[in-house]
Amino acid sequence: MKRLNHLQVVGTREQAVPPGSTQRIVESITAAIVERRLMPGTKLTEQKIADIFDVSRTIVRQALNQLSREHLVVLEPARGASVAMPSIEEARQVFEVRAMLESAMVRQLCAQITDAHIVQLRAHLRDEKDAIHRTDVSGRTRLLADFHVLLARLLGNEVLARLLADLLSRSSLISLMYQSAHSAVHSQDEHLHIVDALEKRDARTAIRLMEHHIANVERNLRLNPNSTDLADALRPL
Amino acid sequence: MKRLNHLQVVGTREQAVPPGSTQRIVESITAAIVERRLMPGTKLTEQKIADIFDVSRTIVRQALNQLSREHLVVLEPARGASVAMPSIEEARQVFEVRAMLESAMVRQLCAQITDAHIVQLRAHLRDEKDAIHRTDVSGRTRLLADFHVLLARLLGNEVLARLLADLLSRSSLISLMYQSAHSAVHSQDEHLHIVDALEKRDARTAIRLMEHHIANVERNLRLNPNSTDLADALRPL
DNA sequence: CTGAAATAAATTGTATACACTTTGGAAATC
DNA sequence: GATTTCCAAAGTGTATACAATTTATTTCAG
Repeated sequence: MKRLNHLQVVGTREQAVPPGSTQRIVESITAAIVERRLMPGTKLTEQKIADIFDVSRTIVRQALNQLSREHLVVLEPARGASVAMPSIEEARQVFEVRAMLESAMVRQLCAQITDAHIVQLRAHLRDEKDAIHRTDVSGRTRLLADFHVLLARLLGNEVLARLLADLLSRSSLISLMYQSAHSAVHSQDEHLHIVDALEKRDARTAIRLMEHHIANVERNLRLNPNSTDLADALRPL
Repeated sequence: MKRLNHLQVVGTREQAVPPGSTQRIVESITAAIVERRLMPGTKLTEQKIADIFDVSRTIVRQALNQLSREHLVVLEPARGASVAMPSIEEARQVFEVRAMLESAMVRQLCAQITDAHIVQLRAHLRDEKDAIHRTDVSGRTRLLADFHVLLARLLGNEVLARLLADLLSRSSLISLMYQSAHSAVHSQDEHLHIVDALEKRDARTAIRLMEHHIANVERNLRLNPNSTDLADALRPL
């Protein structure tokens, strides 16, 4: 597994987590997956990861357990961990749940959003645009996902925010697995229109735009079961 | 912590999980919490649990980690685990998310529910009624929660079902923590009316009933911040 | 040369050992 | 007598050891 060496590059984005070595590994691997340095299906051997981060397998196992509960890696009994390969059906279900949650979220938000919130959203849109212009791929991916989490935070619902964050990291994995053709520019533009609708407190439009946005992301996945699966299955040979 | 001894009674409901000793412990503790044998705030000492289940602390730690991700126990660094004490604010957020998810779920379901599904739901309602009549408290609690998960399953969305299952075990903890006054009979009756609306494919009514049902459960919590918190805080002294 | 069987290497699952932190209480001080 | 300091018991966090399983390699029969 030569590909695992990419993990060595991982420790770039440092966090304020001095004692939590487990959390550090979770975040490193998460970043590596979302930023496409670890491809779906890659085997994650405990000892190799332990060597890279200079900790014991105990810590690595904790991290892999947590990642499996976030559905980013799969744990097969006695066979170890590997980067998850979400099925097409699972992708469908994730986007369906997102549509349910996020349309309800936007509806609610129209009723209680403040001008200060709008300012926050505008600032976020600016960050997204900057990242896209700088062709900062990893930052771009993160910011486009954070937009949705930010909406949940503005509702003052941390439970919802956590839930959405999970669904969004799964969405990221799905997008890279099925090589989404949905451009970042397009997504960013859709975010902009959603904020416009929120600013006008136009619930009906905001909901429609959000549902279309999520449907667009899903529709642009290259999930042709015949060609894609076959190609993927043959490539390793 | 004499109360921990109640765990010895736990291993009643056996599952088909021969090699998964971790899962066995998770389910035992979950059942103990939901069935009110372990009260919120109870300290869960690793070694004591390990002795009870005759495994090493390694296994217990895995189980406690999983439970903390399900928000049934809280893990304080270097201080160990204890049964979670969800705050009133957290309760509000959980019910808000449930309302979002479940109203969308019921709407969708009206469009695609089959007669076979209705039969399944009627059978479940019968089970609920039976458990209530037999005053089977633990079975009753489980069945009333499973009703909501069953709806998700009928939608064919396992992702949604898992998410809801999590929210429902948190709801159970919240209900027992704030001593819900919402009777099981009342809940069961509301379930019945929801199924009636689903059978008629009356989306508007089904959604309204579901939202009322969830709101009722929340409204009937005894969450008077002054009296309840004080009483709880004083009882151990 | 192909394919099955046996063997060796690598990897995972669980238990145990040990260092460090917290907790409860005794001894000492004010 | 109340408060602080110190010490011992208990408990958690991480590393390591070892058994059990899987995976890779070699050997041998056909």
